[in-house]
Formats: sequence, structure tokens, C-alpha cells
Amino acid sequence: MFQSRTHTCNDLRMEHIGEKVTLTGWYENLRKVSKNLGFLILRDFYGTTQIVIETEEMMAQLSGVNTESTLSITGTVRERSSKNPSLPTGDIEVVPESMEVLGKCRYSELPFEINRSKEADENIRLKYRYLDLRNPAVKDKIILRCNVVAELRKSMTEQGFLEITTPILTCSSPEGARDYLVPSRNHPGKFYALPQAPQQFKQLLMTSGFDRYFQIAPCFRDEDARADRSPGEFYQLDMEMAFASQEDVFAVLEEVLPPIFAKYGVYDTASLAPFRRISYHDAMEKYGSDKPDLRIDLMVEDATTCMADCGFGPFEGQTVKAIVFHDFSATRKVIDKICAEVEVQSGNKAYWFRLDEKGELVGGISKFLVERKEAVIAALSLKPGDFVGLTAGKKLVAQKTAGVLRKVLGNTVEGHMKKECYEFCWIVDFPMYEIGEESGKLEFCHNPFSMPQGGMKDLLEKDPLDIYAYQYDLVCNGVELSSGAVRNHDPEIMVKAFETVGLGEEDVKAKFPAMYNAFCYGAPPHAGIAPGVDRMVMLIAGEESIREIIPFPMNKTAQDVMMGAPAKVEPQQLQDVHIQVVEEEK
RNA sequence: GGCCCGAUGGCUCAGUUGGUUAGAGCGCCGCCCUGUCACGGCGGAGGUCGUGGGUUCGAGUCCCAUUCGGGUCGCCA
Repeated sequence: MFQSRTHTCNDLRMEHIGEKVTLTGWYENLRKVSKNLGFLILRDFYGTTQIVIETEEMMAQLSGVNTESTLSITGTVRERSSKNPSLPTGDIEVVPESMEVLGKCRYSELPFEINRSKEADENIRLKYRYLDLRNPAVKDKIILRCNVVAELRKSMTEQGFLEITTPILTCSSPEGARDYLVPSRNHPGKFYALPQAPQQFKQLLMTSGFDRYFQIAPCFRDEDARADRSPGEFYQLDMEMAFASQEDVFAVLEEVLPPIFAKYGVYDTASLAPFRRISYHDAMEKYGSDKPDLRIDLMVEDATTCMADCGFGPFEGQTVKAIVFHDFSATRKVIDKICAEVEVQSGNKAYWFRLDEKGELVGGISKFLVERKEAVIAALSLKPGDFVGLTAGKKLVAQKTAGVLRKVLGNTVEGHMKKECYEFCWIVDFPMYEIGEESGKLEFCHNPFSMPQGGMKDLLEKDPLDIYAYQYDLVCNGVELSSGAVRNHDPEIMVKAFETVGLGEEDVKAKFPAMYNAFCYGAPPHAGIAPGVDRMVMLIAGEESIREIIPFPMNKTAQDVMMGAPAKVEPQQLQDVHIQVVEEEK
């Protein structure tokens, strides 16, 4: 058995001087000053401690030991003759009497330098994630995640919520993302699916009589990754409340989230509850997005009328949206960069012109506007020095592109973004139905579980496109943190809602048999929401990539390069589950 | 599946209009250094420039294809 430690590498202070101690940890570095003087840095989970090497014998023991090996060092604590105030243990050092190598690092050269791993190529970091995580800057994000999750549990429990686990092996859900399928050994040809969310189970819990449910729930979706979307799996703070309204759900999250952002967030000024509420319609009109970044104070305006028939081809017969940027100082080069970025991010072009200091329309598409100069200035309330960014297309395209332009402008050009804060808002009043872009037919806008505002009455009387749902999103700094809704707990309204899109009772029964049956036995009105834990931690940590706050993330193409997943399996395993693999032709 | 960007020693990057022996910092190895703390000084090893083809007297650089990575659109009830 190895000599076990008496202290961690972050324990020793002036009061320990003279004590005999044993430390264990990783051999981080040796600053060798001479044949018989050197400073070894020992690192463990808690911190680092300096070990002073003063004899040639001790120096000789170290030769041949590679850094990143684990060591046990026994010695005496001594006050440093030159202290380092920037380190917690900077007042002391340990004079070793004996040293034991516990775990040899066989390589003198590592794939990357531990303390600079964040600069290394991401695939190499992921392949050697156990080395990457030794970097305190990387490890700290995981600790942060643990703290946030613990705090969420504590807070939800204090609010009277029970954490209830729901099945991981369940059945494929008929709508939404692609499922991860699990073949069944006992039932040839049949499959389990990993849950995309515990949606139906939590609604069944409400119907079972549980009043307040939550779960830090793993969710599995086989969809492509993004910077803020890890492929494969992610976690939600899934919650549901019985006999509850939209207001009740808002009140819970406004109680739970702000203290956690205030306590752990990298930004000081967490915006206070109650959060601003913006209707979906207004969000699209004013911010060009249903997840607006309110740290940016630029607004989208309609310019369809003042640009009509100006002779600029791309505006012909289209909706035109404008963003006016006061006191614009960036160069032409920056403007081009912004327009290019908008095109990459949105797939649509952005246009521009400026009103220069002399009050002349210049640059971009200004020549098309010369004849209507005064009208344009009046319509957009322009002042000399203003920059006007423009987008065009069908209404939704013009809006969305303007939304991207707004984001890029705010992020690129100084003056209209207050970066160091958290700006929350609720997006409310989502439409219940929309005309599908591909199908051209009426479809559910979000999901079929939401209660239409106005219930059965609206379903019977209103144009479906004018019906709103009790459907809401929580947005923070332009990131969609969560989606939730007041659920439709009434089988009759559910059937009617399905009939509106050309489906019927049989479809409801076929798609959600358990829920439909359960609701026929007396269901409570209920509402819930499911904030994404990973995205929340990402915001709190101030990280741009979601992979930084996941202990063992997959890469963009949903591969675990460290474990080698996904992988082929033994033929016997396939036989057991009645699967035959068809090789795809190249 | 579409689009954009990238790939040069172990890591991060530079490399001019296509021109002689492909450079730097960090890391690694060796020597020196008695208080370092991103220690310092001197020296050294380490590169078929992602892969395959093409243009050319000559390609890290230009063209085509391809692989891999990142971002993004589609997708994400």
C-alpha cells in the first residue's frame, strides 16, 4: 500500500510549518535551478504545492520520472524564503524526505500541454479527455456543472418538487426528432427507443396524482450538432405541475434560476425576475427571432413601404426589413464582413446604405434611393452618421435574416451591446398552427400537447392560424433555454386539435395511446417546462461551445473518439437481437 | 444532404507574385545556473506541408478530386 496523504495540495498554510506531511498528486513541473536546487510542482484536484528539491540524491530520484506521473511525497512544511502571493499555498513549501512514484507516465511528450489544453485541436482534446480534464481551467467547468445541478435539485426540492426517474428504455415517439433505437432480444423485430424527453411520462405522472415532478433528465435525439447543441444526448431540468397555469410555471423558474445565475455566473448583473414577456409575434417583428438577444439594443423595423418600387431587384415585391445603427463608425471592410457572415448564418443576403455626416445617402444600395431620399429618412427617422442594414424576402425570411443581421451587427460593431450580463425573457403566445413550408398544409406549430388558448371555443370558431397556444420559451442572451406549455389534458379538445390538421381520434389513440387513455380517467390541468441543463451551464460558465461543460462530449459527428463509439459489434451480439447489417454500397 | 472556413514538427501558428536549405514560440532531449514560480542561458533532435491527381523548368503556395475537422442551413414534437 502506498503512503496515503495527510493533506491535499491546497491545504498547507503558514500554520502547518514544521509539520511532517504526505502529499499525493501529479508531477506537474520541475523548475530546475541547479544540480541540487529545484522546485517541483505537485498538483491534485484541489490545487498545487511546491516541493523544494535541495539534494542531489532527491534530484537523482526524479531523473527518469516523467511529468504527469503520480507521486507520493513525504516531508516537512517550511516557510518559503520568497513567497508567491498569487498562490493559495504560496507561503509554504515542502522539504521532501522520501518520494514514491505511484503511477508512471510513460511518455515524456504529451499530446498537448496540460495547462494549455484549451488551445489544442478539439479532436485531440476529446481523444485524450482524461488529460484535458487535468487542466484546472477545463476541470473547473465540470465542477461548475456539478454545483449548478446540485443547486437546481436543492431549489426544486425546496419548492416541493419530487425527483422521479422515468424509463430510459421506452418506445419510439411518433413525432419530433429521430430516435435512437435499441433492438429487443426477446421480441424479434421490435425495438425500444431512448426517450427524446420524458414528456409523456411526466404527463402520466400528473394524471397519476403526483403534484410537482422534476428530473435532471437525460434526453436522446439523433440529430446533427451545433455549437450550442451536443449531438446524441443532453440533460434537461424537466418539470411538470398539476392544477397549474402558465403563471405558476413562470413563478417557479423565476424563483429557481436567478439566484443560481447570480451565484455562479461569470457576469454580475443577472436580470431580475419577473422576466420580460414578449409575444412570438412581437419577437419576430422587433428582433427577427423567437430567441432574441436582449443585450443588443438594435431593433428591426419594417421598410417594405418606403423601399417599394425603388428599382432594386431583390426588393421587388418582397417584404423589406431594416435595422438602423446610430453613430456607425465601422469601415467598409467590416460592413462586407458583416454581410458575408449574415449570408453564411442565414443563407440570405443583407444589404446596406449609410447617411453620411453631410446628410447624403452613400454606399451599398444608396443609388436606388436617391430620388426618395427624404421619404426614406423620414420613414426610418435617420440622422447623419446612421447605418441602415436591410433584408428582403417573404415576410418570415426577411424577419429571420434581419434577426441574424441584428445579432451580427451587435456582436461585431461596438456600441449597441452590453455583453457582460444575463438578459432573460419569456416568449409567449406562440401560434398553435402554421402552414408547413414544405407541405403547404396546416400543421402544429410547436407540439400537439399544448392547450390552445380559448380551448374548444377557439378551435370551433377561429381561423386556425389565429389560434394561440399556451406555449412558451425561456430565452437568455439569444439562447433558447427551454420550451414549455400548458398541456392539453382534455381528450375532446385533443381530438379536435388533431382534427384541425386533418387527423382524428384514431390518430391520437395510435400516437399517444397511454396518454389518451389516461386522460379519459380524469386528468388534472397541468403545465410544465424543461430548461436545458447544458445550455444553462454554458451560459453561466460564459462558454461558447457546449462541449466545454460536458465531461465526456461527443464530437460534431456524434462519435466518441476516446471510447471509439459507435463501434461494430460481434456477430453473435447481432444474432441475439435479430439484426442483420446491410453494408452500404460506396 | 447543401453552403462557408480550415488542415504546415508533439502543441499553437507564420510562410510574400509559384523560386534556392520550410521558419518562430511552447513542449521534448543534453549541458550550465543556489530561491524559482509562464524561471533563465547555451546547444540539439524532430516536418514525405491531410491524401491522390494535374498545371509548371520549378508547387506548402495555383487547379481538380477526396478525407478529416469546425461553423452554418436543413433537422432539432
